[in-house]
Amino acid sequence: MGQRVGYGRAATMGEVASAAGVSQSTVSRVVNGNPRVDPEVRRKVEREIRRLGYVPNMAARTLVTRRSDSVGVVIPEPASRIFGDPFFAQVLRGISGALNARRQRLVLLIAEDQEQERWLAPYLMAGHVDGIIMYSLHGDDPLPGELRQRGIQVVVGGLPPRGTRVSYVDTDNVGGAHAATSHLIRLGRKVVTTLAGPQDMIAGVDRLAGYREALRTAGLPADERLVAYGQFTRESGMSAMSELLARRPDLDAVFVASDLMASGALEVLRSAGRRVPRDVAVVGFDDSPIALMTDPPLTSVRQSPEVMGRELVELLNGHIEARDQVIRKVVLDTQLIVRGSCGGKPSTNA
Amino acid sequence: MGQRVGYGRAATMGEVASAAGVSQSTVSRVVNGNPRVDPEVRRKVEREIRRLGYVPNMAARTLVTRRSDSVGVVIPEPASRIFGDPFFAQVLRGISGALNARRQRLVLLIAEDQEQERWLAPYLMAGHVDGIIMYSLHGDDPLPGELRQRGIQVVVGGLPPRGTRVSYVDTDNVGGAHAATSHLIRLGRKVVTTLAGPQDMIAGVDRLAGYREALRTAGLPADERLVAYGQFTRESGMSAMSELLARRPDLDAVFVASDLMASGALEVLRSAGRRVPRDVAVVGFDDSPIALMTDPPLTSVRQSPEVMGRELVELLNGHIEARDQVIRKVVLDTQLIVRGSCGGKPSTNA
DNA sequence: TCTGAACGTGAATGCGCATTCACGATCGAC
DNA sequence: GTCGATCGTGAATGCGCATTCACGTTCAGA
Repeated sequence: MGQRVGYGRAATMGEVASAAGVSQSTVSRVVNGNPRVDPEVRRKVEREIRRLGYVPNMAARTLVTRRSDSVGVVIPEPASRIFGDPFFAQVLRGISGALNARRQRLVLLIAEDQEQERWLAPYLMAGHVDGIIMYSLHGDDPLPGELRQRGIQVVVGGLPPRGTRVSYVDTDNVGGAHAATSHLIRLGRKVVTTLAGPQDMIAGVDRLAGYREALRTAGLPADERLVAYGQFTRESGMSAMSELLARRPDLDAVFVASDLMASGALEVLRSAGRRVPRDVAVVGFDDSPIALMTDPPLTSVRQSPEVMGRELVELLNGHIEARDQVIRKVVLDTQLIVRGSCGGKPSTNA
Repeated sequence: MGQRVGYGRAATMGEVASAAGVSQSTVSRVVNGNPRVDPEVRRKVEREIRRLGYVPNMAARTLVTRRSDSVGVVIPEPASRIFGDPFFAQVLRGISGALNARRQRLVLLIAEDQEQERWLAPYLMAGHVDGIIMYSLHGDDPLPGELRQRGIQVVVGGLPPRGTRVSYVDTDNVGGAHAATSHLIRLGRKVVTTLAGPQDMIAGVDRLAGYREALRTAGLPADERLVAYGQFTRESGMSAMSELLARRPDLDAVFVASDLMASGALEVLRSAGRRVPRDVAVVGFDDSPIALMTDPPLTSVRQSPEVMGRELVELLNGHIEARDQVIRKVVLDTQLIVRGSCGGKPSTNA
């Protein structure tokens, strides 16, 4: 390494320039890859840059270019939910990887309550970020719409609230739920119930819709008494399962809208003396790591959270660079991973 | 809301100033809470700020103050590990909450491999962040030391490599492992084994040390054949458990250095026909959510990841503000949460 | 009444950088 | 040999802000 150690100020372009005997403009050209620089001069400048350990000051650059090269990831959610659920973490991983590859920074914004979320809008206006990614939206969150109004580029993971003109990447929740439910029906189950997710989240609504559609397709009645509701959490899965067992003791299958809820449901079934899959077949959703840890291993609908993360970044950058207003919708397919909990034949990549 | 909609530039101080009929300096004083401003003038300026939707431009502010009001969270790790493990996510949650409270931004930096990690140093020099928090360090990672050399404030979650002069917050891994192992011994187990973590991570080393210390305290021989090693993952827990069963078929207790490994171990034990806790008592470490999902529920050593996150932020800000070079070490206590897997009497807050 | 301290304010400066403009040098075409 | 075009370079400018300095006013003390 070079001379620069200790607590000195970082070198500036001007310092590099005088060290190399050129003007600051030329250093700027070298740094930014402008081709109109004599190769000899370029080498000299590059040597001094290395020697002085020069690194462009991002604040100064942002000030003049009006680009921050960073994107905000906004997670408007009581954090308990987020962090109990590996799915969200994996999406984040996908986002992080894609941003790294493009040398963009990831600013993580967790709004733990509504009040904090209101702070976000002005905050995001400050030029901190070139655009933002939101996911795990609840109900009719107005934030994406507002931000877009203000000219901030936004993309959303999961379906945005109705009427919000915004690009998004979503899992095919309806299709996945349909596949899971149909599978249970094909296995000969007669009373196919569901533990649905929260109905203020589109993922919850869509998975329930897919379940109902499958029943309808099979010519089965979609009795509302076959449905109990939870909040995607383990605890809510337990109480919903108890409720359902009390209401329909004759149930022999249950499609659960998340693996976390399913893990709770399995425990309740066990306590109630029902054997899985013999007495009750269970299918989850997410194919999260916990699907492998339950007993028996959980049949589940696999999403691709990393792919979702990558797609979100691509989508956002498309908007930032093109500055076009064309809304894009990306829907990611799902895959039913069959394991022990449904009594079917396990798929190969379980 | 006010006039400002659409895609216009954000308002600047100068615009607010002329709208309010004062100088830009005065607006700056109002924005930054300088008391030497006439209350009447202050009100007028504040009204214009609201009306125009003015938000200070952070790049400009950073350029002159040399403070970015953001901190980097560096996670040097193949992300698979991070995101399988709820512990890391919870620390992140603690960090996020503490930063939010102080109106600081969180820049998340996940270095997925060594090469990416090398990029970090120059990157962090660019003035992006006022300081950084690292955790989940492997082996003798030189990064914290290097950054500190360069005058970047760093704090570390978990013990830093030997010889690195850096403040840190750590869980009392030795004490926790000691308590877990002692508990097993007190329950009358005779062949108390351990599945240790990776020995290039201090958490792995310390938990093994605590285990050995407990054996020694109890006057039991610390036979190396009672130890198998894993990587804190579920899969490595499975193979380590198999190895141990083959080597010491007479084992009747196992202290596992992480819950994730323990969940794998439980499955292997079940397949091998050993009943838990009757034949083999199991204790994990972390008290992560999966401890509740195993069958039987896992006795585990509880850490306080959120508290660790908060402490990390406090520690870092202390350094940033005081600019002192005094190293601080914060050690967080653990708590043994007794559940079904060890055959002891469950604790109340299990 | 005079002095000087405290107060409220505005003009000017510079943080580090990208960019524009101007300028001399080199080159090809005629 | 001249003229316009192209190329490589440097000086100057401004991004939006905090801060310093200077200036006029007010007020208390003598």
